Amino acid sequence: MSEFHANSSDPRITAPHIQAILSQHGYRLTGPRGWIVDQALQHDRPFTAEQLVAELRDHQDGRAAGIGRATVYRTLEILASVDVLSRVIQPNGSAAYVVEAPGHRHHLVCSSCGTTISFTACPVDTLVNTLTADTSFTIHDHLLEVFGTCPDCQEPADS
Amino acid sequence: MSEFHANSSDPRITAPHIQAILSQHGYRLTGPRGWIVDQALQHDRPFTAEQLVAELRDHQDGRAAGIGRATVYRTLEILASVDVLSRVIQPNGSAAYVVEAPGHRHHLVCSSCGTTISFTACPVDTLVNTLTADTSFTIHDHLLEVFGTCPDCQEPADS
DNA sequence: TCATTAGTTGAGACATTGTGTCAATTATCA
DNA sequence: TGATAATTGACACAATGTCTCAACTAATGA
Repeated sequence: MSEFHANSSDPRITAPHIQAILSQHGYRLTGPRGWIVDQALQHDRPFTAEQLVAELRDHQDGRAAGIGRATVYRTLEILASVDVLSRVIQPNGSAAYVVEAPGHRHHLVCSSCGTTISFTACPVDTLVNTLTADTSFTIHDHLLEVFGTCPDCQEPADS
Repeated sequence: MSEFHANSSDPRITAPHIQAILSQHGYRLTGPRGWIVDQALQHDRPFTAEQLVAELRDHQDGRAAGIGRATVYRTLEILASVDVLSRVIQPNGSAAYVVEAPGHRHHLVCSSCGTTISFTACPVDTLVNTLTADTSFTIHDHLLEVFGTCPDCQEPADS
């Protein structure tokens, strides 16, 4: 399989690109959105909305420091809806976001340090076909996250 | 595949059986736990903790009506830990519980009416092996829920 | 450039879903 | 029956969002 990749090695999407995507979707280009996008791009790993709120509150640019919580939540939701961010369910059940190339992805998340590896292989496709045939459900979506411990967080192999 | 089954057609587990399981695990058999188990058994579909709290508050048995929220949350957690209940993630991300036979299960949930079909087929097993080999993660767990619309909630096929 | 207008924002109240504490209660066991 | 430790209910608190609304502002066309 070649569809594994650590987020940190992604060819990163740029702020102007994201702004263009927002514009294409009919969203206005505002200061707050720009700062939120910039801040989101600083992250290689999943970040939560509250985390971003805190970071922005301490932002060197005083204007960015005044961003409201609701705006951050709303903007992250928009960014996820236009496929710039991807929502990741954390082991504790709460939501986080990661910046990554668009498309259908799932994540392998380290429960210890949060390192995330995304993969496009979706073993659910076959299952969905079977479920559709067997249950007559119309299947819209699915949620798949895999949790584990990354090599760095594992106990040293031996002495 | 023969491991599909609607919860409503399960040979249901009984309250005494559940009490025995709790006892085997070293939990005391108390009034509140009995009422919570009874109320949980009323459900064929996933129910939330708050839903159960509300139902118990309106319980004909005045004593049951006095159960505290925390007790309900705690007891549901215990019941899930001894495999009497299974925790299901809803499309909105919140948790619900279903009564069902123990074992590793996933769920197909109707986003419209909440009907749940559980299945034991787990397409993630193979993926886990691949991920383990490719990433050196130690994989502990995974989350898989499938969402769709059940036949009853779909638009009538034609006129 | 300027006025219009609809999308956006920040503040803060509110909602949901839990968790933590603690004194009072109670099931269990000797 | 007593002793003891688990359990309970009440309530405070926390995390994570959502909603409303007046003020603001980006985008548009004149």
